[in-house]
Amino acid sequence: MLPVRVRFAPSPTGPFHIGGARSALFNWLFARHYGGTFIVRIEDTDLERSTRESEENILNALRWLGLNWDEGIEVGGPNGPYRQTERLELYRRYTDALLKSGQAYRCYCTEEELAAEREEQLAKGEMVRYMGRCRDLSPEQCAALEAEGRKPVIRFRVPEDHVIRFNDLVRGEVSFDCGGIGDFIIVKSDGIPTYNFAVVIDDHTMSISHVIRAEEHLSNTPRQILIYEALGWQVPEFAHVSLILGQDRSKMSKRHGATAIEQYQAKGYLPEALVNFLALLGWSPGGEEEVLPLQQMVEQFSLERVSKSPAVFDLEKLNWLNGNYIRTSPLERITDMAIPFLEKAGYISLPLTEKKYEWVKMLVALVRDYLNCLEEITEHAAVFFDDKVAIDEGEAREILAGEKVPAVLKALKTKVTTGPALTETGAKRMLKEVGKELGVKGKEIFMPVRVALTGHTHGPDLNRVMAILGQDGVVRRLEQAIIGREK
RNA sequence: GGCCCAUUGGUCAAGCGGUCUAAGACACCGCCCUUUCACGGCGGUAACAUGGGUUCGAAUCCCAUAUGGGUCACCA
Repeated sequence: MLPVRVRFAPSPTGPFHIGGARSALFNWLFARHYGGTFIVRIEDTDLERSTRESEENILNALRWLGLNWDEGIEVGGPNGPYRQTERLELYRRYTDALLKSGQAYRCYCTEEELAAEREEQLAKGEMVRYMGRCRDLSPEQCAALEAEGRKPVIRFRVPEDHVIRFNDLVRGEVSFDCGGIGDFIIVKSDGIPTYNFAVVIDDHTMSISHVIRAEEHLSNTPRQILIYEALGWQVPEFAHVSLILGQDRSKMSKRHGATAIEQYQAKGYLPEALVNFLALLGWSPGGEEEVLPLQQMVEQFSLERVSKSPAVFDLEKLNWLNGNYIRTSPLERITDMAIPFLEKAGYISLPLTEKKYEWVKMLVALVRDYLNCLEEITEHAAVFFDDKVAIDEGEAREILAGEKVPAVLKALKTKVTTGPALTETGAKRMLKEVGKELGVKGKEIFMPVRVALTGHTHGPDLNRVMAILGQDGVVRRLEQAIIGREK
């Protein structure tokens, strides 16, 4: 078997999409599984829409996800440059060769003429394709057209009566009839090659062994194979991965919600959770365990286990996975990730003192069970940053209106005021003593205290809540509740 | 519309002719844990698109139909 060389070749025309990330991931997993090479190349032949900014975004997202590449843009390698607009000279060579051999020709049709042809075909229900008007122009005709000021495009002469077959590594045997493919453009009138042409030259000159990409490229494959054949090159293996769909089962796009990787990053999703989720979308591990560290995915990955049918993006499952990683990752890491969100909410200001950091860590440890993503920490932490407690409507107010409540709160306030700095065990002890002294049992003491301190009837462990609030915080909130009662 | 691809529970999916009275995960429901909630544990509801073949036997193979998707650019 040839050495495995795969590539991810995004066009830098917008934010880095979920679908692109999955393609990159599958290529990466494939390369790592077989000890091959993972290459990143930039396909920026669309001069209008390509920007360096989105190229940067994509590369950053790739790095954030942990998908490092061995060769390509920024890291270099023997087959560079890795940006298509920097390889124009190379494409020109092959264009000339095809022109010389008659496998390509110049076409002078205007966009208007092409559009008219297209509409006619569409109206007749035929396959839309170029009918070959300029196929057999003589040099004299070309010169005349050019004298008119028409700038030609270069089209590939598609052989008639030819069927392209290939064995797709995920879809199996696929075939296309060339009769349905018109002579397609390989070089635009501005001299820039089109995707279908450049991709073949790049993949070949970079010795790509397997082209793993999204299914939307399936119908481009016969065109590309035609070019490989015309140039006498060996055709690589293809693997077309099915698309990611939105809830309505159409190709996932912005209207389905967050589709850019950086949006998930900004909401506080962990890269490994996203990677794990993306891997599960269209691929299934052999065993029953679905929460998999990267290394295990590398070991288990194979194209044979990649699904042929499209997958609906399920945010609930991503949330579950991410929550899972939030709960099981080292506390310090989660704390560090949570800090920017707390800062942005105005709850803390940086830099943190050692003591304050430890305090934030306690807080994070307390609320992380509740989180789908780090962004949500602000809503769960809010109650610790404002001594003016807003009491929930309904049940919470009823609880606070209980007959024994003032006595309980006052007794606790006294205990906390006179006691040492609050700790989890200290709080627990005080609560117990208050209960004993007043002859009040369980719920009647815990619930009013919880409501007085947090405003809610539900929430994390009360002892730890008290420890985090600290002596002052607890006292202020108890006072406030007592005053509220007396009014 | 032409061409291409797909079709197992609400979602992701295992299954590659008998071991399928069809796994697992998310979601949902119930129970347990917890003087709350969440986490966690245990259990439950829920699926082979339809119709024809092939075969002793089909979720698995073939053909239609239906449904969904992709693609038909001087975009990639």
